[in-house]
Amino acid sequence: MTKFYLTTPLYYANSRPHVGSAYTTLVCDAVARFRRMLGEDVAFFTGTDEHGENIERAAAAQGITPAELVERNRAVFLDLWKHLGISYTHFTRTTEPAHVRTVQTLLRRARDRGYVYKGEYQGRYCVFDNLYVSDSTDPVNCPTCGRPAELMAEENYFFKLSAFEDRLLDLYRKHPEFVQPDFRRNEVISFVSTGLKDISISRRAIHWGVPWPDDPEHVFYVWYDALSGYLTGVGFAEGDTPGSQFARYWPADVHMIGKEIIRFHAVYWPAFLMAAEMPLPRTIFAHGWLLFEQQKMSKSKGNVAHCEPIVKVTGADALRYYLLRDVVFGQDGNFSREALLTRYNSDLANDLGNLVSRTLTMLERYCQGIVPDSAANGELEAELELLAGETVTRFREAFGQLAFSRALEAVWVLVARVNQYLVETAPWVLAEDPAQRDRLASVLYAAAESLRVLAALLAPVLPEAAAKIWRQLGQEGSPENCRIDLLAWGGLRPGTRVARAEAVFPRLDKHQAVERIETMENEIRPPASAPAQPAASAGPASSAAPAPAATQPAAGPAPRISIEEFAKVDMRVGQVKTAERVAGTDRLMRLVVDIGAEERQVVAGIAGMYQPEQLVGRKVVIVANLEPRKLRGLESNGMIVAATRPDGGPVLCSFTEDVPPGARLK
RNA sequence: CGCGGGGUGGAGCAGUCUGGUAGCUCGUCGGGCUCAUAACCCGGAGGUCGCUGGUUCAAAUCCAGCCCCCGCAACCA
Repeated sequence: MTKFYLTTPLYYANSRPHVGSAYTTLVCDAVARFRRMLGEDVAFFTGTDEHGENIERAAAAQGITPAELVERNRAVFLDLWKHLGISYTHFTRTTEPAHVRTVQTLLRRARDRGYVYKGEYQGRYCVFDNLYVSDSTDPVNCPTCGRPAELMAEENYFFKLSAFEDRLLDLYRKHPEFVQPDFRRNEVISFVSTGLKDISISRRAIHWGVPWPDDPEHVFYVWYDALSGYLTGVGFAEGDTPGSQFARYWPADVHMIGKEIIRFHAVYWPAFLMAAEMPLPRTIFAHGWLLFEQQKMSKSKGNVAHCEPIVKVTGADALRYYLLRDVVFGQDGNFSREALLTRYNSDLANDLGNLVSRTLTMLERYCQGIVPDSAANGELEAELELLAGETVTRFREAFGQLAFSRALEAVWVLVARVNQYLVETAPWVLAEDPAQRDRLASVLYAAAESLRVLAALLAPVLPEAAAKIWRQLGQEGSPENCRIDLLAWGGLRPGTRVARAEAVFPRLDKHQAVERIETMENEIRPPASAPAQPAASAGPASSAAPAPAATQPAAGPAPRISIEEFAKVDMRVGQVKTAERVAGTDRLMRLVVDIGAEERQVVAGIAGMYQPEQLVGRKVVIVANLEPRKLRGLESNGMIVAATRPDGGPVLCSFTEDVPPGARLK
């Protein structure tokens, strides 16, 4: 029996999953069901990434332990997967003992072969939030509090990524299927070709992580830890011995991910495995993002869609169908509730559901609910049978290539053909003529048999509905027990008792349904104390639309400071004398500000919000004693005080009463 | 010249690798049917395939240049 090992990323357990995070999982579930229906032995892996400073901090903010936080969030994921009918077979948490053993074993193997060394790490670190902000030494702001992050250095363990440049390029060339779609492969190749630097894979300031073997002061840093989960899932820690589960399933056949984490999967991961002399996964498939009304879905924009409200209104099948049918897999796709409801009504209710309904009603009315013999088959029936066979082939091929929308399109050609066939043969007319009994029987048999084929084909995408149709056709077991590759016309036995028609997809009022979904959506309040993860330390949580790294509102109050400390900040009222955009930038504005004693040049990132002419003459607040800093070659001598809106846009601080330039704020 | 994606009837997309009548869904207009979830079936209107130039008997498709949109990156002191 062929095996098939399929994975979702390990989702970062620091917040609630939205439609984007569920997308990867839904896709994988459809693939897993499909492969099972080809008779393959499928290992379908998912899990949660539960380590790291974000979790440590989120837990501290909520006054609970990281373990408690992670337990709570994991439950949310498990609950959602249950609602969505995700048929995973393996679930791994990075905090489980077996995973700790996996990571340490993998590291030892790489270390024994000389690919790990101790070195000095330099990066940017926010001392207020205890947060590693950037691996680069270039100045940046803390994504959480907005303060400038400090340059820091510490002793870390490094992985010799640079040693794998040639081997990786070789891999991409010899196995073009390793990174898909192909345009992503080109991206990866061009990245690797520009040269690889060694990467730091341990941290000292983090405690919530897998301990470093023989050096408990360190824990593993995100990617080495998280990616290893793919090994843990199929029992690497239990030993890679002949006959073990690990030997059976590894290497993975497909790692399904979102495009934002391709570098880690297509570059780091194979290098980690090469270093440990482990077999490599066959394919990394990076899908696109779901855009919400043309915009990236993100928490800070407040345009996040969750699955639960949709599932309540339309059912999980409809969401699965919509995402697989409407989005060209691999590309970015649009997500909209209107489009979802349109698909639901036209494809599922009108075309498919109604077809089931009319067929069953006629069987009931004209054949006493018994599947008749097809004694008087003609040309139309032969044509239908032929099309059904072609549809199975087309579906199988397209789905196998992960071209879900094409696969479903092919199925709906058959759905439409059967609807058309019923109009052409008009069984309701045949029923009035006793001489046409045989003809009528053939027509209804053909229609019912088509439904059986359809139910089997659609089972990977619409598991609930397919099962319902299956039962209504009087079939035993589940359509998922069928073999898609062996699916043949004629499997429906005459004499089978069918059930009364019962709407599989009841038609919904579009506007009402959308409204209900939106109302429920608004009731979902993400826990305020769980800040979105900054990109710098994003776990392999494939969210179809990750939260932006910068421009987050402050997660909570900053630590207290004394009045003396505050007194060090010299804030002055300033009046804008001139303002102009900095050429070649989106947000930078060069301002000359009168602060009483002098005029200062200040460069501020406010051009996204304000026009230069809105600013001239305006009173603003300036932090006057900040160290100068060059931005785009222009020296900025002070900072303009502004509030940050939830969408990241700056709003300038101003006064209601008049006040002269130079006045000090305290 | 930072990286990537995209520009195709009103909307959303396929087709581009492997040139050869521009296709699908929704919407819209007209007709049919009454078995069915006011559904289903048939027909129509609507596109110089972002622009310019080139290759070719033939270009949405190949080549060159340009314009515009969207992410990422950089710039938010």
